[in-house]
Amino acid sequence: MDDISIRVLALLAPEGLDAEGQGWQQRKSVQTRIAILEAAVNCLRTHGYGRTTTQLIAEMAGISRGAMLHHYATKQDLIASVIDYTVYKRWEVFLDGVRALKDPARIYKMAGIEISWNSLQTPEYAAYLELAIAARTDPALAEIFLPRARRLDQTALAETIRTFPEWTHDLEGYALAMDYATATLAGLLINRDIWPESSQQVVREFLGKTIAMLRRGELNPPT
Amino acid sequence: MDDISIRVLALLAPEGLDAEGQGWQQRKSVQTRIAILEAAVNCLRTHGYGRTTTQLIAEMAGISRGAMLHHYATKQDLIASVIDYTVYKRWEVFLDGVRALKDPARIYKMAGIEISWNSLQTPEYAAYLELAIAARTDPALAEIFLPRARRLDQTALAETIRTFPEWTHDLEGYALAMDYATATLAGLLINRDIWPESSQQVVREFLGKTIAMLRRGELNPPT
DNA sequence: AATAACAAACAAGCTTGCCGGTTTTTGCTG
DNA sequence: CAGCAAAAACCGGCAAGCTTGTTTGTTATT
Repeated sequence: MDDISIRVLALLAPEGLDAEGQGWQQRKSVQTRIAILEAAVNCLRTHGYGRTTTQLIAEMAGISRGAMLHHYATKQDLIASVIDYTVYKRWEVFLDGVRALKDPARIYKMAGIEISWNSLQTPEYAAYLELAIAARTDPALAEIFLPRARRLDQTALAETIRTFPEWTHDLEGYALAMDYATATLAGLLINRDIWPESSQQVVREFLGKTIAMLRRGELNPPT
Repeated sequence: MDDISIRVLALLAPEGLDAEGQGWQQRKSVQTRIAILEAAVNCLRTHGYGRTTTQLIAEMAGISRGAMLHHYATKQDLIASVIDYTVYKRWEVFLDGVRALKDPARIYKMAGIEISWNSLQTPEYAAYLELAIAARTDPALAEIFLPRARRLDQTALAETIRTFPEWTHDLEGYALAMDYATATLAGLLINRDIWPESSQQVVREFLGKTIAMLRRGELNPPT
């Protein structure tokens, strides 16, 4: 992995999940926590936030509920960790996708959109989306979600731009492209079961064209 | 209201909510049902689907829970009516907005997007969005939501195009423009608390330019 | 008198947080 | 290096609070 990707991921990395040079018990603990987080992610994406219970997470993680509450004393503690974990995973997938494209002209054509689309189709982003949506109407969740989400969003934006040399000197344009693509793709994710797949594909292709034109500066028509 | 709007709304109109030429008891019943539906909408948009309880709806409607269950025997019955009601209200706002623009050149500039944006900012659409999202992970809700949503979405698309003469002979283009705008704006609605308002506005303006270019056929660049 | 609208109370099922108890690992000490 | 106490990981059960659907009862309309 290149230096930039490492730095970005280091800034986004969740705490308490690195077991380097620790004893066996510590490693076991980290292993269990990751199992819990994975279970929470799967629970969120398949059952939604409202139906995600501590009982279900514990079952999917393969441990007792009492054991889980030892690692995460309250549901809020667990959710807070899930937020960091999902954001980290999303950008890991994104940077992996970018890195896989050696061609400097990678952002032309649909490349950028496909990578974004892939990073938004992960189980982790599905879980993040459930939390983001639930936070809009759940004050208790919003209290722990919004500060983290805003900070992580800003960090990811400021750092991932480094992997796109062609955007480096146009932060505003990059932010617009990112927000625009993320918003449209998130909208597609919400309507995935309502709209025909063919329609969704057309929207994605059109979005790709739009972003490509935006990058080439061809989209400032007469207002 | 013009003939086209009337016809579209007639196709989308919910059942059991017209008290024309009925007795007093019937009118009272419809009045109460509407109060319940409004309460459900407010409950959904402020507390989300997961925390929307029959108790809370009844309180917000100003009646007892027992009285509410007389009109809607089960929660599913109520939600089914809420779906029809919210879709109807959304397109009513949309068509009102279109009708208010006498200028034939109304779809130029930002007009179309602003109307869509307004129709998506209503409390009713917020409630609809909550249901759409919850249906993705709640099989019981999906069973009553998806068939209705798909049918209503198709109906609305096929009918609202009549109000845009310039689109009449390009259903595919109109469908793309609608889906594209709806997806992007829905994505904005989800991230409204995470992204700065300024960023959201930039995205909306850019979306307006994109749709306008799409309509003028200026957006088929080299792939 | 029959029906509709409305109200209140009840039982069953979940979910959360907390508590006591058990097993395994760690680290200190003689 | 053997032994032992402390700590960590883990398990099962409990009470309190909600939510849903049902049931029984009261008032008003047809």
